[in-house]
Amino acid sequence: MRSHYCGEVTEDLLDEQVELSGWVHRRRDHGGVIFIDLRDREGLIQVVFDPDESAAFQTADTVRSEYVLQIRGRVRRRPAGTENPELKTGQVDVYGQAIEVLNEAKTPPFQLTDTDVGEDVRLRHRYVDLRRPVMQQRLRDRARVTSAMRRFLDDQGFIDVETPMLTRATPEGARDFLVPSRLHAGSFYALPQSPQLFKQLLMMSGIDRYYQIVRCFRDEDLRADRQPEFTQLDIEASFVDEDQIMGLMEAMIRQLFRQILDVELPDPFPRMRYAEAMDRFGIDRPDRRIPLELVEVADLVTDVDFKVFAGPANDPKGRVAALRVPGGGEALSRGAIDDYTDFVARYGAKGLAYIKVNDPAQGREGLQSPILKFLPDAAVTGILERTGAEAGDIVFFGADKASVVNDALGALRVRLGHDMGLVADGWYPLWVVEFPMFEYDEQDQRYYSLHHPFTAPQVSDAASFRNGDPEQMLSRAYDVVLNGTEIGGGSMRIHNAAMQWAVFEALGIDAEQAREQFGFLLDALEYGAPPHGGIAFGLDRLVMLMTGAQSIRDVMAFPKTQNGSDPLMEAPAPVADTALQELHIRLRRTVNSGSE
RNA sequence: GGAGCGGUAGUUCAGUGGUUAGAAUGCCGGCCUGUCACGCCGGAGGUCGCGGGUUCAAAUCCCGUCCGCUCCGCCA
Repeated sequence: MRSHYCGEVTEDLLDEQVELSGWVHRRRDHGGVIFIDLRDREGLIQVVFDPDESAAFQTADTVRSEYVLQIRGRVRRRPAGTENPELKTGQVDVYGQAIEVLNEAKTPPFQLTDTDVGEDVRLRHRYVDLRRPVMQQRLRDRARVTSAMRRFLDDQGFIDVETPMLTRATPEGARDFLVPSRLHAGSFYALPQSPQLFKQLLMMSGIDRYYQIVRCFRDEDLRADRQPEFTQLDIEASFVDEDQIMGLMEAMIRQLFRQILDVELPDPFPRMRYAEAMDRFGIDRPDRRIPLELVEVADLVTDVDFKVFAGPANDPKGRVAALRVPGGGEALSRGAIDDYTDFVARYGAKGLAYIKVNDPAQGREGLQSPILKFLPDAAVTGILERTGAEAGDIVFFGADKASVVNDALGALRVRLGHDMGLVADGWYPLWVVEFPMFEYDEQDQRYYSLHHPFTAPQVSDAASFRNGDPEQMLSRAYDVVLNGTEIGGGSMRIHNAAMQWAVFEALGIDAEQAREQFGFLLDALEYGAPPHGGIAFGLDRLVMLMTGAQSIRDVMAFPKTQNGSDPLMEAPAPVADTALQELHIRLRRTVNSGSE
């Protein structure tokens, strides 16, 4: 049926007979001669039909876009002057001698060469969308990435072990997807949010080095980089410490970039403490392509009459920070500043104070700002000195609870970086380390794990853990950040039952709950659990970055829309009453399915 | 749960109260022997997302609703 891929027909095959199969990419009918660009996954080749080959010519006259053809012909050098340097196969064409229509095709819902087709249309006809070379390339790059990962990990002695998809709901963390049990009336499986506990159990099972490229499920609202089902590269190892894991993992990422993109990443990856990341960038996944940084100025405004600044400056949970934007005083209009004010409001900021710096040498006269009149000279000069403001700059301020300032200015920093064209080219990987163990939830009046409840604290014995201040306690967790996207995260785990009990206690999980929900883990920890730790990478996000895609939907073959539905399969869908009965389920309300 | 943007021809879009709703591209027909975004001529193609309201008159204004995208919350 086929002797070569279309995209492989080059001068090497001159004068040879070839058989090709593929789709009609374009047809150009000149009356006396018909050109068909035949496309398969490897590329395009031009096939020429001439009236001398009467039967083939007549068939070629009837074919249309996306018809599936098999053709036979001879590879010829193109006449001088008609070569197409745009095509890999552009030095030759195929003189078509026979053509068979393997299948006709309706006119496609969109042109494959269009680049800005609506995503709903693309998803509904995904099988057409995926024929586009850019989508083919992304899927192939993804396959190369997973293949390279497997090669690396296999070489390092990691063992690929599958873990269950039907498992148990977990109380902490994301909302679970539930699967009703037919055999256990009223009970439910949950799809795994990640194989976290299974991989720890595998360490206790003596597997020593585990990995899995595994689907994970979280029933939360979607984003450009979040899907209800997504893929992790999940890894765990025993008898190692965090430096060994980080060292091995960054070696893997370096090899990946070398092999797939021919890019050399730094060795080692830089590391930054969580606290420093928050101070300087307002976020735990700083994008180091952007040179702007937050600067703390609370100590300069503790005594000013301006309550907007003085309040947070004197509040232990408050923060007053400045963000200097070089050239921003000249570049940003009043309207642009208003837009940024609206932008930071999304993160809870009540306003966006600023000082335009026209000429710092002139003191107050050289400045322009609605808040200038509230600030004494000492504060103003202190701010200008500390931020290093120069003529033409603008300095923005955030003053509020630290979390609001960090969210707002952290996001503004990224936004301004893009708007002002300050984003550097290239790849900036970064380890973020020394995360807090816990964060306090005001609403629930309790602590939650920043990572997860199995993360080891930096203190090594349960007694000193219990004596510690949960606010100050640090964990042995680490995240990998690439260009402002968290691509992976992990930690050393608790491998000692007493410590695990103590952490549950700190989280307000009482003994009965702990037994009921995590009894198996607590037991396993008492049967000889080795020290262990690991990491999980978000494969979709990593491939998105590596391929330059704007959303992880573009690196998944069949993604869901923002409301979690699949326009192609039309999932989710109602099921028959009999199916519900078998599952011991009655709907609370008759739901209008719209499918009747 | 909330905010913003969008929904008009197959597709991408224009059309801010008043003629028969347009353009590009695609599609169909005709012509064309070297094009490759082929060209030229002609043609077909519309539930202006859906429902209600205001008005002499609604794609256009108002209310509701559905769908898509981006973001906040959420996502250990």
